[in-house]
Amino acid sequence: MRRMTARPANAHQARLLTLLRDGGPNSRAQLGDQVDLSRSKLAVEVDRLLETGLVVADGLAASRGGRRSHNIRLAPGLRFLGVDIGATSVDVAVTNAELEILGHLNQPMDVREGPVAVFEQVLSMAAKLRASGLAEGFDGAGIGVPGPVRFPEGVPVAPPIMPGWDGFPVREALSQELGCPVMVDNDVNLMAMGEQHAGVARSVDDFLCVKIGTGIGCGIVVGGQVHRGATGSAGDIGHIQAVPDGRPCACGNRGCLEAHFSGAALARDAQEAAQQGQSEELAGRLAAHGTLTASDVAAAAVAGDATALGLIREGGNHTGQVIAGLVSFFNPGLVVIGGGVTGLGHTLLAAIRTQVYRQSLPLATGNLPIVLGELGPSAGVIGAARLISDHLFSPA
Amino acid sequence: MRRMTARPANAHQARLLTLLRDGGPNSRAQLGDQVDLSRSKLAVEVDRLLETGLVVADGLAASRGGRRSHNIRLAPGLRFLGVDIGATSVDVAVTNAELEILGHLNQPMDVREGPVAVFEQVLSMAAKLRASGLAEGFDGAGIGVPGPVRFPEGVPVAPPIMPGWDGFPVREALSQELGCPVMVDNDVNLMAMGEQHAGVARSVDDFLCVKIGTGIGCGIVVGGQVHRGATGSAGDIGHIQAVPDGRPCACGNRGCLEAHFSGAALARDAQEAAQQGQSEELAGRLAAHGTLTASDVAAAAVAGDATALGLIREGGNHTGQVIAGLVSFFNPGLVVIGGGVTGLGHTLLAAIRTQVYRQSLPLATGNLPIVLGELGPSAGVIGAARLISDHLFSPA
DNA sequence: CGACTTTCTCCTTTCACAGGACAAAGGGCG
DNA sequence: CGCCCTTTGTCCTGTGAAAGGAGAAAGTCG
Repeated sequence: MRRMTARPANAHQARLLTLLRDGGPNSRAQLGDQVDLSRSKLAVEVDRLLETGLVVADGLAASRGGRRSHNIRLAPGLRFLGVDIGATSVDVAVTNAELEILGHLNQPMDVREGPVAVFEQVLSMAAKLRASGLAEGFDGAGIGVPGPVRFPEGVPVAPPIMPGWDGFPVREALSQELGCPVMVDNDVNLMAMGEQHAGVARSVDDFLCVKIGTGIGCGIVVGGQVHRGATGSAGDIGHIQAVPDGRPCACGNRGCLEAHFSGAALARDAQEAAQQGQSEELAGRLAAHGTLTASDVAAAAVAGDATALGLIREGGNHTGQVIAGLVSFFNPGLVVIGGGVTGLGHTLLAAIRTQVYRQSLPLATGNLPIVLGELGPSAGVIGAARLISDHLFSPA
Repeated sequence: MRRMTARPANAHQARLLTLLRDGGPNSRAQLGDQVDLSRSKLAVEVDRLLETGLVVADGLAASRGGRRSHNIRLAPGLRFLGVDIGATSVDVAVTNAELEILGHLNQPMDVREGPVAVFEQVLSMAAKLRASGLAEGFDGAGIGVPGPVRFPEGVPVAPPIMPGWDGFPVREALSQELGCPVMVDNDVNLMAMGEQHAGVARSVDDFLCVKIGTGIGCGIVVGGQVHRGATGSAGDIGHIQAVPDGRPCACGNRGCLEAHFSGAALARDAQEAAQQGQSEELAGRLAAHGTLTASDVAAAAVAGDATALGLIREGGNHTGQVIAGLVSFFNPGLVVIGGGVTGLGHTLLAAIRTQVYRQSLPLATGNLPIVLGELGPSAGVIGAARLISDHLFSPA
């Protein structure tokens, strides 16, 4: 079955599709209010979109005191696939054209097993979603990987935690398998786009989105657009020095932020503390699970464990210190904290806030909200769907 | 005398003006090659520009084997004023429409004397330039101030080193005095624009421009545009922590980069070293001048003084460490080092490069030039002229 | 049932633009 | 010197984009 064969023919059509995506069904009159075109021209463009099948007119809206309007909406059968590959798990979701999640799967996975194995898993998850009746096929897919990406080609480059992925043609391969257009980006950038589209960063044009998972990264949005940098490695803040002559890091340096705080570092520190008898709470969890993760630390912190709280606070201090520097440099309008460790919640947030508000200048922090992301694990897949829809809803 | 009464009426005219500004005189045919318009449409727009007087046709070019072409150029009488207010001196220059400097004055000044006194000085310098026959009047002026600016209004906000300037309507006041449009920006941003227009950053779209003068700042260019941040304080890297629990800074924190390295810090450190008898070279200069400046340290370094070299190297290390973090975060395609301390030259540059190449990941540094600015004190005034010409050469 | 609103369609006019024909102005060559 | 070629610039016409008004369609309210 061939799907979404058409693309918007001009900027007006692209704008209309975007409005319908972000604002849901609209009458022609409502669209006209937002688009600065005459009614006649608007009608022409809407008609052309109707002809292509990208949008449909279904039903009449209730009258608002005059003639009833036709509901114009994006084709209800459009389906996007959002894939968010993390270091230790993968999220796959199906959305409609409005980027609402219709179905979402999460499975553990090890990205180090390489692209072939991971692809197999992703494809089987996508097949499962399709089999459940949520989609007959996909009109496009967005995929995020935990490393730098040469964006135009959709190819990972020199990814530190993904041996075997370097140069693998993710975009081309996935496009072949799924039979639809695919866009690839860094997972952190997708999280930022997700929070921008449907989360705390709605209508914010300049913000930072710090993702603390197995590693640490930062999505940078400038003027509403993701900044990817000269080689696609922008936002790679995990290897900024947080502690002079600090702990050795896998990258060869010492004192990198990631060596002192991240999901992996936190688990390791907690395990050490448990083994050294510093915390009964953590020791109990270690005995129960055999190994500790960031979630165990989060649970221990909720239970009031002082050691867990101390680890979180210390990590937050280091993170906050780095973020303080970024805030001085970039002067964002908002800082979003997200990723796997959002479970650490307000202990972490408080530590970060303290450092940033203390170290950055008042002009930069005066009106600066520092908040947790509100989409959780959905941010990445929504961002992925957003990525491909931005691509498909732009003039061919 | 009324000047430059017209503005481009549409985007085509704006594009043409910009091409003529950056590429010098051109024939209609040459313009057509760069502008993706039909010859007929191009001729219409050029004719309209000729009518407004913004451009003139003077003389015929030599034949290239066919009919001779008319030289189209920007009106030769157009004059822009570029003003660069530093902490301790002020630069004022006149440029033609192609942003070539026709005359340039530099005078010592203390920005802390407040806007009224500084304005008086700037206006008298502008008058002197005008009196020398370089300009009959100004069609626009750009001005840079050493602190954050609310860009749309052209008003400094909370400038740390400029007491008395907070909220002073620089744009409006100067526009009134000069009788022409004025744009205001941070001095560091103007330096970045200058190097982008006529210096080392030509044709680079994403780069950082670190200005080390009395203080330290960083111009951020994203996609060819200066990034000013949510409150106009983007690039304010002088108060990023470079040394944990380091020296106290005027901002109230400890270990700020600016407290450890900047023109002011360097002079202070050199003076201390001289007084403690660590360097005969510096002590001699101190005795001769009564006080030391960064230039003295530069001269001592050139003379081979180990203490001076050590100070520069140490400062470069701190600066390089901060820049390394910014490089990881922002992934620029180029880093430009400029400002008053460029006299420190390659000793400084080497220290910075060492830190950046050592601390940032290979993907970000692999293809990253770190170079000195090539315009020196002209960068700021050229950037100022560029700022106002960008404004005037955009559709009204 | 008539007055008024809101939504949508159709028609005419205006404008932007491309592209070809053509004029102007030169060079090179026999 | 005449002829043909190239380059540059101008003019004209056709086409499509777009605005804006008239009016039809479909409703509400008194």
